[in-house]
Amino acid sequence: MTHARPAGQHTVRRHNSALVLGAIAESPGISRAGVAARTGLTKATVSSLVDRLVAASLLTDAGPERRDGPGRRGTSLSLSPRGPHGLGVEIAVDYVSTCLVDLTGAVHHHRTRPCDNRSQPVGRVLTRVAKAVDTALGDAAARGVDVGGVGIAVPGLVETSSGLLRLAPNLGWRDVDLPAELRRRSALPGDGVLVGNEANYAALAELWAGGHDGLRDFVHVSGEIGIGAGIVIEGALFDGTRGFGGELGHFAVSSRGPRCSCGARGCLERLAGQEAILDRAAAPDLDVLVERLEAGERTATAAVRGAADWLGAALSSVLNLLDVPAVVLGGTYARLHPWLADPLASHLSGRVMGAPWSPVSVLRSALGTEAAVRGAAASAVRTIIADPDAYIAPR
Amino acid sequence: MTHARPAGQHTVRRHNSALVLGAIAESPGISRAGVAARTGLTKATVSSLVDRLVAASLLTDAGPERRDGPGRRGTSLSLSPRGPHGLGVEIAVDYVSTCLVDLTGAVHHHRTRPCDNRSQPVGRVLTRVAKAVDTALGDAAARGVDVGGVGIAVPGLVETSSGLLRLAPNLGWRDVDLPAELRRRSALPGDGVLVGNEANYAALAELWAGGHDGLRDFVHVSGEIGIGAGIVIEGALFDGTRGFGGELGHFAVSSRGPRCSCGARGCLERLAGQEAILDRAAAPDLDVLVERLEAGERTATAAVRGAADWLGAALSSVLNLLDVPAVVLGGTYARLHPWLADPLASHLSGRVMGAPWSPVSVLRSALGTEAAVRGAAASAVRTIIADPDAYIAPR
DNA sequence: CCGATAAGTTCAGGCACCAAACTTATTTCC
DNA sequence: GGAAATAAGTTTGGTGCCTGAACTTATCGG
Repeated sequence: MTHARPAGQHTVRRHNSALVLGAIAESPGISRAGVAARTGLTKATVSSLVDRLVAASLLTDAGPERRDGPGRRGTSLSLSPRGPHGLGVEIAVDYVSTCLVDLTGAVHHHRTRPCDNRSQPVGRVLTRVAKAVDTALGDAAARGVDVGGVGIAVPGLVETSSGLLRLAPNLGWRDVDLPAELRRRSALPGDGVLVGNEANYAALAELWAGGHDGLRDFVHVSGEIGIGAGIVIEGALFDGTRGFGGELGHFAVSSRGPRCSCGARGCLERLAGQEAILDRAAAPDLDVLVERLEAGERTATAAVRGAADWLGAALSSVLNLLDVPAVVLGGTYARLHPWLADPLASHLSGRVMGAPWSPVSVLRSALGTEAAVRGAAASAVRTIIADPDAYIAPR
Repeated sequence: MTHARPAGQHTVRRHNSALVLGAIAESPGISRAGVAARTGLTKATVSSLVDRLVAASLLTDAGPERRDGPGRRGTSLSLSPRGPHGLGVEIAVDYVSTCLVDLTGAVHHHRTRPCDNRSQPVGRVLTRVAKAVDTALGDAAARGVDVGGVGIAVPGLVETSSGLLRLAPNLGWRDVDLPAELRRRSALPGDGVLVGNEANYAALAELWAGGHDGLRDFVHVSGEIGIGAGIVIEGALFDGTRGFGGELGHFAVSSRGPRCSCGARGCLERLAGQEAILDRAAAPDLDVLVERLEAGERTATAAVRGAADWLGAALSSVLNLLDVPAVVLGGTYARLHPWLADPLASHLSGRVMGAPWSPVSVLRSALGTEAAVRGAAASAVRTIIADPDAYIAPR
């Protein structure tokens, strides 16, 4: 009820266009008649809507359907791979990456440029990002496809209302208007540019491409330098009032413990973050740690088990609060999944109130470090699928 | 996109009816022209929709508007106090209460029946509840008003999808279908019966009647025997996937601490619940504790400050996760607000990442123990306001 | 008492959906 | 090989709801 808009016939068309496109996205190759049956619209209406979507090159009318039995064959409908693409951009601490995704979710042009963004002034980093954006846009142009939207993933707090990057502690940035800055330095479009937190985008990538068959409610935990959480509920990202949600790293999990950069003590990040685990296992890096875990070394397994306990304490609280039935481990934790999952799961099933009705599952992220860029690109594309008229109308 | 329905003209009318009714609910006494300006609909459309809503006795066409300057006066529109009412029922551990609320939110017939529901078999309690329901329905009938919806508040986990009360630990109940059981024993209507958690309903009551001027995002913490939280975001209740959300009592706030009934250690409930505070202050009950606090006694203030620290640890985590800018203290904590608020606020402002952009406020619940029933009744009424056509159409 | 201003109503027009009849394509069976 | 059966997709007429503009009603200022 924030400020709802009045509805008219155009609203109906808009809603139904999205409904039709969504049905086709969920079951590619479906016929007009199939869409009508699935959506509850009449065949006449579906035909009219599909024509519009085909004209806007969001759909393609591939050949006839294969089916047994009598009757005319329908024409298979699918999202058009020649329709608008989504561009994903990730500004991480030690790299900049871009990727281009079509409506079906297929990835073209994925490219990562390692570089140290921490030690550079903001302007210099933005110039580098702008160059990456222009390269990707050039690629799309060469391919002859339209870029219908852009998603930018950053490791920091992004205010949903303004799109401003409010704070990126690990980059040392504050109050940066990324779309404006990049428009000044590149051919970034003025419309359809999204900015979001990398952990949130990674969670969305997991939702759309993770292959955890139909899982629509989970908490995605990505442990890198910090610990971020992306909360997905009923297939939608939950990011709080201003978009600052999901800050799991500073969960107060103990009253003591080392002092954190945020000023407090007992933050999860300090107790179960990558650095803490490596320290306690006395391992120089993750690869060595994994080797030692595979060899079954005592100190290594104990360190991971300790982290599992702290993580379990934090996540049990999260699950009790949000009533979410699954945890997906990403980032560093994805690699540690074989050793983390069982102790974590047993910790959670003991402490989560809803567990008796549906046990908590602890899954492993299927995507690697690409998750965030891909989520950003896919978000841009999903925006079009969720409201095709917004894309069609201005043209 | 769970399974969206197709839209047609009726959808448009439905949406706009809600829009008009909502505008009038937000600013009672507004004229048709005013509604048109606020909603963006034309005067013609507003007139037509208002006529329908008046015919359904959801709106009243009170006398002319008062205003300076030239021009015809509009007719004041308000929610009709003779329209459908909402019935609230609360089944607590030591009482059953009912209340009747009209569309404007005014409370008629509030009644509380003390009784010990813990020591009685389910059937006996339900019979008592049924009697209370029938009395309230009789009251509504005597008044000549329609009961358009019923909300039932219970201290337990309610599954949103089925409406089943899955578990009420303090009542010792499990898997009870309250609407069905009560329909068997009373004149409870078959349609429009909601079941929900008392903490969630209390939070909603606070949202609608709490008078925290326009506050639409907060966590309502009600400390009684357990500790429950109601999360309100953008004016809507957030209760997780299955409706089990908001379980704050078993937040893992320490790795040690006394063993809890849930089997774990370090649950917030055991460390900062009413019982824990009284124990540490060596006070026999809440009244005595408050007296001692007012007298400034050391043990009493220390006990409350200790609870504030534990609460702060849990709530800072919640606020980081959900990005909500305010905490409302209800139940026991409302009485302790003068002593809890400051330490809690300073704790939170230190640990919440978003605090620099909008300081966290710690408010006191304006409603007493009535909050839950009133929230339940108001929910029933709000359901009608949010979708008047669903109420009008079947008639 | 008239002109200006604003609220509320009436009515033709358009748009999107629906139902039903119709056309087209394919299989099945004689 | 041809007719009946079945199913996909299109065409057409009808209905509901919103809009814009003209119109009626009510009130104030001079």
